[in-house]
Amino acid sequence: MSLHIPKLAPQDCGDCPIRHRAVCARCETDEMSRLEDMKYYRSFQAGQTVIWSGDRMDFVASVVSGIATLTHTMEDGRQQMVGLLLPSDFVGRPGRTTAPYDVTAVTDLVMCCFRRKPFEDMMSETPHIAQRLLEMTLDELDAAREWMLLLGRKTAREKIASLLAIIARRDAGLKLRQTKGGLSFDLPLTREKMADYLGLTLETVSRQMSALKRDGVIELADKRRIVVPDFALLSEETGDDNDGGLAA
Amino acid sequence: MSLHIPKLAPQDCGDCPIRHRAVCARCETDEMSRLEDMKYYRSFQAGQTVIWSGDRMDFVASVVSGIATLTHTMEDGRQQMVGLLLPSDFVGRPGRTTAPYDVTAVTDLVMCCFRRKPFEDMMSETPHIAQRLLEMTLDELDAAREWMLLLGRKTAREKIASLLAIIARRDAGLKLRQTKGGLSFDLPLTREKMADYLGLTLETVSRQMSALKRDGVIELADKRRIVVPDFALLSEETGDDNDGGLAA
DNA sequence: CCCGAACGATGACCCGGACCAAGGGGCGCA
DNA sequence: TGCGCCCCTTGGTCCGGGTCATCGTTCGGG
Repeated sequence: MSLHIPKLAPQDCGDCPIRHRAVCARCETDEMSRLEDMKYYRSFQAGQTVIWSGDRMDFVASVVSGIATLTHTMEDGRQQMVGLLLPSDFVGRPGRTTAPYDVTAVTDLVMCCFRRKPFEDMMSETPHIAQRLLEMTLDELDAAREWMLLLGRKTAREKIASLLAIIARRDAGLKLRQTKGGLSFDLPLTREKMADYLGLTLETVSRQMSALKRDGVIELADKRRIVVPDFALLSEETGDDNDGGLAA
Repeated sequence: MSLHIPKLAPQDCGDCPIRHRAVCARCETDEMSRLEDMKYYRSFQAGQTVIWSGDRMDFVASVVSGIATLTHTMEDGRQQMVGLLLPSDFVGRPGRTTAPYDVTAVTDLVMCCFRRKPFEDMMSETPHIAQRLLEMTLDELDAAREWMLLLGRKTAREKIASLLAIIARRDAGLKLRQTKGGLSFDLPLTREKMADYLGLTLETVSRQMSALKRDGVIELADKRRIVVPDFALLSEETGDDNDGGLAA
């Protein structure tokens, strides 16, 4: 696995890689300096737990770099991932003191944290944070609903294809490399995490990955490195109607 | 099915049954009168489609009375319900012009609609609507995530028990009747809608309902009228850890 | 250099729930 | 009064994916 060493946290919001996508995106300079005063950074290693479900949580945070997951665990051990947190995504809920899910770092992770109280005060005094947070929450709700369709109605093969398409589409334009007509990317999740995400077992994930490879939909360079020779082909396997416009 | 005749729409927000739970909950009197000027009511009969996925949507709305569903439909006909709209719930998204899901009236339905443009203008000018909408959206996101656990990891029996518990809990304190130690309520959904909700087929729903009845967890008075002799018993069947506090 | 842990692939078996099909009760309507 | 439609139930069969088990590979540490 390609571990990123957690970079030194930026001190200046002006240099922050998520400055215009995170919860602070709409803030003016005076608001930014107020945020800057209350923020602090925390780093986590891949695999580390950020918060346990039920724990007291007296901060909210943005993911600066790395990937984290929100997971719901049942008494008997069954797990379902209910959220995938990427850079700029927000963790925590104003007004809530207890974490409802486990938050786990999948890769090395840097978070920009704000103590809850001052953050809430600021939210009620200036509109820009609440506005941006509303937008982001509505986006997450849309994603959650898309995911519900996947969990409730898609076959194992469609689920895998959908996940690969989502990651490929997200990576497009960023770290994604055009490999002579096709495209390739690193899978940030283990087979087990993929299973948690998709409501499957890791054996089924493994089998379906093999099947997609056998059928020429994907190629596996390195277990974690996926090559998609023809994105349209992958899109057809997702079961979605849209042909998954990768276009800008 | 107990059809409610759609009541005459209230004209005065002061008398509105959802006044302090809907998106307008926090508005002051001056804001209310501004909303009152832009609002209009629409009624739908049970079974009627409110909006088709992909349609242009130039209003947002609150459910005043009745129940509606948000449904995602795949090309090949597979359906997954992704939201259940109860009185005070909000439909539509500021800034979005196209409906992403089918909205269908399950019972007779009254909605309080606002034309999108003036509503958006008001949202950016006064904070109370956005604040309340953020709260409501965060609640819906929580519900969606709970639902993801249900869809991804619960058995058919647990799914049914969970749905019944949710409805019972919601009805508690309202129309719910304490029937000598137990409690009873009307099921607002057909077996088919329940299946859509739970990611099952209607046959499986029917069978599991029969099984729960056979095992004494529920009693069926009228196909749609559920009697729960012991709520704790039902809660145990949901697979959730919390014992489903029905208490206030 | 070897050992153990983490991750992944694959095979064998079984079961929960989908699929297909038939039948029954309630209700509106001619 | 009888017909047809809607909603629901129940039976039978089959298969997708869960469960259990084995084995291979890679990697880090003593």
